[in-house]
Amino acid sequence: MEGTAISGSQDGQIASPRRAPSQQRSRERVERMLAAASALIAEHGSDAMRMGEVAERAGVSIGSLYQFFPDKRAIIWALAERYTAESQACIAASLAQVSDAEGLRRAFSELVDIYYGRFLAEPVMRDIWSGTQADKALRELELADSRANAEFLTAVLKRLRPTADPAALETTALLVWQMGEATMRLAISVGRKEGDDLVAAYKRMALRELVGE
Amino acid sequence: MEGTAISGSQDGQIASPRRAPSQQRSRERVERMLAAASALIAEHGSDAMRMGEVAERAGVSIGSLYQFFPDKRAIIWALAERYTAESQACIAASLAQVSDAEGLRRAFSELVDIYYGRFLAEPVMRDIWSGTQADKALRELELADSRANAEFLTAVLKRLRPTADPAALETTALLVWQMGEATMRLAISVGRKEGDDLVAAYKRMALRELVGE
DNA sequence: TTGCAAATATGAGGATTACTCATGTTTGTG
DNA sequence: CACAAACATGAGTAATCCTCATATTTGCAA
Repeated sequence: MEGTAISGSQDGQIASPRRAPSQQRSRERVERMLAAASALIAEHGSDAMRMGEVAERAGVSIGSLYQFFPDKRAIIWALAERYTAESQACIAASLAQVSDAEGLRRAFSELVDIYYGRFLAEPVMRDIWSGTQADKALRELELADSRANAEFLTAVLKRLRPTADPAALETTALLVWQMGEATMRLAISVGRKEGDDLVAAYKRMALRELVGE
Repeated sequence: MEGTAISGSQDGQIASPRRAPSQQRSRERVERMLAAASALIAEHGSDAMRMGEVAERAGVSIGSLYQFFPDKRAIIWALAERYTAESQACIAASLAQVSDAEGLRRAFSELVDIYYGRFLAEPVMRDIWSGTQADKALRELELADSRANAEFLTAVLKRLRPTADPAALETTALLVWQMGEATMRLAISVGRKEGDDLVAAYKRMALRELVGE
């Protein structure tokens, strides 16, 4: 991933390709750009984020910004990509060691709590995943992320229920995962108490599906 | 609703208010504007819809367009509002007569099929609800719609399970509904076959939650 | 019928903002 | 040290949402 040009354009149309930073100096500048974007999104949302502001806050010119990111979406995409990579590592680690139903129960419950906590605490993640659906590249990233996470879950299910139809397990895992994300989005857009109730209800439903009664 | 000025702005900031069409002539023109917008969204998506094109295709000036819609979002919002009103009427009618578990099973299953069919067949609805999350007014409309639909479901559940905790039933209904929409969105963004499988799996899960084993 | 206020219609132009590109500077390397 | 490739710059371009001053039409009271 390091050294790869930043893409993330939509419509299948590849935006004019951009250089990947190869020197120490430019790598640091790219970091500053991402940090600036992140801060601005946290303050006013990605929609209100202005490219000029990102450049200014990062202490670079607007031209430098576009040297490494083909367009505005690509910056947001790059931030999203980091979040998913982080999450996936955490999820994989958490599910890898599960070997029985009770273990899955505990690991899953904990994962949901962590995810919910991040959604509540991280305004940038929240903003990006909220706007996800409007952007094709982000939608694809999210789908890929869901599939990857569901894959971890599928692996566990196959271990626990070796006789079940593998395709059905995959469908279940993907669905459970996607529903989790939908629940989170709903939960953070209603009051805190109702949100907590919804997440708790989701946990019950999902676990019933994953480990049975 | 008729005679109400078209709003639908976001950020809590009310965009400059617009006149509601009061004469026959202008009501027809507003219809043409909405039809034009709908056609353009069907062709290239709401993001690519240009206000100038809407006006041109409706055979009105750009100024007339803005006479009745405070901004671009308001047009999309107005279309979305029509869809939700239609759907709600259909859903309410379908669930109103349910009186036993088997009836719920049949009605719910049919509703899911209808919804899924509409998602697959209506590009405008699909586009608008895809982009929903990016726009606060639309997000609120969708939440209100979900709540209204969940309310119909809650009413049924209360009838079927009079001893259960009403608050829990409400949470369940809202969650089931929201998960349905999430499933639809996922289903239409993957291949047709996988989409069908996901919807079928959702139906099973939801019914298990709604009417038990 | 006529006079008039309110409603409706118009489109050139203001304002914003994502993005380009010609030009200049820095860095690593033979 | 020369030189190519990487990097940096910001004034300017293009696209598009939306405004507003002005003109026309409609409904209605006198």
